[in-house]
Amino acid sequence: MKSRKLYNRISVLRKEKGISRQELADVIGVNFQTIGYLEREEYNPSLDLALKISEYFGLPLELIFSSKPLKPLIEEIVELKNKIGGN
Amino acid sequence: MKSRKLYNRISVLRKEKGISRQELADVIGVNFQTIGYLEREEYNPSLDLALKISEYFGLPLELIFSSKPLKPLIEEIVELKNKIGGN
DNA sequence: ATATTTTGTTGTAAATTTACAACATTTAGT
DNA sequence: ACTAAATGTTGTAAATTTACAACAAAATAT
Repeated sequence: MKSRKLYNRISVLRKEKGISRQELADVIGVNFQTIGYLEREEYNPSLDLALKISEYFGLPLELIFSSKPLKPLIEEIVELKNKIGGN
Repeated sequence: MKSRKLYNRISVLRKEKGISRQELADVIGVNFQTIGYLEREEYNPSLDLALKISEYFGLPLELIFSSKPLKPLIEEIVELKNKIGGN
């Protein structure tokens, strides 16, 4: 199966947590360069690795990984606010 | 990375839709034996394949794939009904 | 400014997933 | 019961992911 290009928010989430690739790699149990490859979207993770990452961040997988380009988080927020109505 | 054993509900969902492995494989663009391997949980899918499957079923990925054993759907329903209260 | 940490890049090997074929077994339909 | 379709099993090859090393470039801290 030719695999599609996938998109992810690993680097943003990692920076918001203020941890390095090395630290993230350690807690997940993976080589730190693997995190680099994923952040640069040079290849796609296995489902197992993707699940480990979403478990680490405590977020649903679809908020981190997508087959469609991911908007910046700030844009997501604006859209959600608009959808909910004037607050 | 030694990959964990993952669990999935592909065979139940596929049967509820009443399609064969071959048909599912075709729409997803994968060999029909690959579906067999996944249903028997002999190996884990790539994230891309997992996403394709969840897109096909129109369900969040976590409802189909999990790192922890998945309960039968009927049990999930009972638990949800209990959580919501007497209906 | 310079030292240290972090990230990017390239290459290769190992591990895992996917494809594919051939055949056995099971299930479903008639 | 018989036939056809679906599933399971085994083996091998191809593709992709992950590990790892070595070094360059960039960012951060002091």
